[in-house]
Amino acid sequence: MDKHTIYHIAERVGVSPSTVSRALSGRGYCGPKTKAKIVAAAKELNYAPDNAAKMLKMGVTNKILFAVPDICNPFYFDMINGINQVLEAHGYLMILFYTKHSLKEELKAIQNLREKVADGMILVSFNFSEDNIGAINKLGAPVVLTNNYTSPHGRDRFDYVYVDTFEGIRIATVHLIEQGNRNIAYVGGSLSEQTGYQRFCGYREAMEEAGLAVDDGFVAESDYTEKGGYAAARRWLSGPARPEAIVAANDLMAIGVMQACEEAGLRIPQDIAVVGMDNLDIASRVHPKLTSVAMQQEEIGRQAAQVLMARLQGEVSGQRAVKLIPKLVVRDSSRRVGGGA
Amino acid sequence: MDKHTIYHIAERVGVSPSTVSRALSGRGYCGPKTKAKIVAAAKELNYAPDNAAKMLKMGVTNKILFAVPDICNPFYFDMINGINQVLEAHGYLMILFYTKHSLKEELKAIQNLREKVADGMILVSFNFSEDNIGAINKLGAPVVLTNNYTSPHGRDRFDYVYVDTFEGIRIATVHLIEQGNRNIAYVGGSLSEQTGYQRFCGYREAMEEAGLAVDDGFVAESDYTEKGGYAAARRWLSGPARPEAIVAANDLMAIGVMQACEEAGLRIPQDIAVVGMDNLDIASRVHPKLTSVAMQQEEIGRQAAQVLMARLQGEVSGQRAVKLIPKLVVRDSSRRVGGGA
DNA sequence: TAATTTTGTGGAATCGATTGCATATCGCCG
DNA sequence: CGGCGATATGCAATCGATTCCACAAAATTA
Repeated sequence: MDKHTIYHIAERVGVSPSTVSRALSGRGYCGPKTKAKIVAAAKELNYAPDNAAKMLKMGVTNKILFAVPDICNPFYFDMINGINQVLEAHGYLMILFYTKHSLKEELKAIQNLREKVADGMILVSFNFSEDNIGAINKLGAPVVLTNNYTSPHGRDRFDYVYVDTFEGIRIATVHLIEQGNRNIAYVGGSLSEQTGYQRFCGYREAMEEAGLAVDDGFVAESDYTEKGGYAAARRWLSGPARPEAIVAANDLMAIGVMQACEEAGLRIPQDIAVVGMDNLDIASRVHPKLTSVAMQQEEIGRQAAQVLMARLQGEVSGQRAVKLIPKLVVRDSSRRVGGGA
Repeated sequence: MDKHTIYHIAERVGVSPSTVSRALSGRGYCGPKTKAKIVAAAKELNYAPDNAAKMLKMGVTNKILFAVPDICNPFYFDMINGINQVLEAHGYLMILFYTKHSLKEELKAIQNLREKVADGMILVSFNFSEDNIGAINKLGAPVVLTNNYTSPHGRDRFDYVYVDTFEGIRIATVHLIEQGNRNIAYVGGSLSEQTGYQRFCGYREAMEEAGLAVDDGFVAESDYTEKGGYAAARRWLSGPARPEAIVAANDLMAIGVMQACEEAGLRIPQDIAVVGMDNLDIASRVHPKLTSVAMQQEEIGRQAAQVLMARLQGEVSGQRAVKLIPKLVVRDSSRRVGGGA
């Protein structure tokens, strides 16, 4: 309603705009009585400093961009939460940017940084190429990835905070093996995406270490959705030999897998065991409760934000990489009942 | 890396900054050959316009604030999605602001608008008072509420898009009554909050219309969390007379209620029926599947954003109120099995 | 060819807050 | 009572893009 500037206040109090600025921003000298009058006038006029002007002059936005592939995935909400905790403590705002798993959208996010819409970015991406990595490296603003990535040439200008997904899938698979399963299928994301490939490798490593063969027919490239998991499992269950257990690279797919099993009349875990990854809320709510791997999403968010804040305050020099260890949460979907002994 | 302005481009091409601005922004005259040279130079210098400068001069941020009480609640994911669809089409960015159900935080969000951090706001709030409503009404920027609220004095300066929660709880209760239940308990939010009260009224209306008494002992004020629902149900189930059915004002509480029932050894819906509201993903995943009321979250988000965009383009004059009708989704938790006839 | 329009470009002010430098006022000491 | 340092304040430039106005050059018409 009232659009007042420091000039209006200055005029009203009878001082110069510079003095008003010093009084209100707290920077620089200002006599106590003058300051009191200025503060009073500001309150009276209902003054609010113009963000754009401040940004322009100071060269800082106090905002960060959080670029995420998929808003619908509950996985990211814990991350948002973690990020937000840190940002709040530092007086930063979060701009939420939805990249839809598309490189083009990621480049748009980067472009926003170039235009100084935000001071830095936390990026969740699944596919790295010279296109996005190159653009990030050319950026003046700091970027934190939530993946483990080192470009071929090294010398990257971003930090990363990530959970070891390789390890996550590995321990999930080892768990199934320890439960006595041998024919274990794996449904993951695209193998041509880095993270998709890493997860698969976790599965393969666990299998090979146990001396089990990886059957190509039991490896599905899917899309991290419930539907995708469902489709993959259906194919296996209707085939000649069905697996004893299925590792899904995330919980949503695991739930799809469980549904397919149920429809096929298979009991979990008696007839077939299932594990997922991410440990979403729903993992403990589905029936039977789903064994999953906790990815510490909130912690990732927190640490990523912390690294970013440190970087913005110039406290970091080299590249910083933080690796978090995932934790297996065993529930009903994978426990061999009455077995062993 | 490269911090170039229109002045650098101007110098390089040998024209004035004004011409560069015209060429790149597309506004105003600019000769085709000059324009080509300018565009080429801009590309060469890797030029990106400074957002802050643009904001300052144009008086527009191309951002909107989405203030939400609770990031963890899956309910809002879909709203974010809906909002985002519209914003994207209009070239706007979303700043996500987490109010933690606190008035103080809401006022902070409003303060951000006063400082022109964003052009407008979509606000999800549970409690309205002169403090927040007054501040909103004093605002120059448009605000859309996702609740039905009219202040006592009328003449409000905001729009609202909402789902009729009264109606939602009413049809849920009517459904339980139609299934033959008479002793129906209700667990909702605080009755001193507007939306909490409205929901309760929906329950009361349905009961009274059916000639059923509302027993104060069967009405619980809780907090929309799973824990809260659990606690309320436990009290009832351990009491002398237990209800035949329970209406929960949202799905999270309903899930808590179901858990309490299960622990008490009651079968759902044979021994006790449960309905929730919001129709979250998990409603169809819990066991038994939860009857719920679909609140069209995504549609709320979309419409709210649309109203806001229209308002920002000056296309709206009076106050605009959009009311969406909720829909009952009947699942296993409330179906009387083998009854009636 | 002179007169008149059209088209293209430069000059300079502007948005609102910040800040280095210069200046003014005061207190205090010798 | 002159002068020195400390404290307070004003001046004016600055951040980078936009845009009104004026003017010049080119195209049109008489």
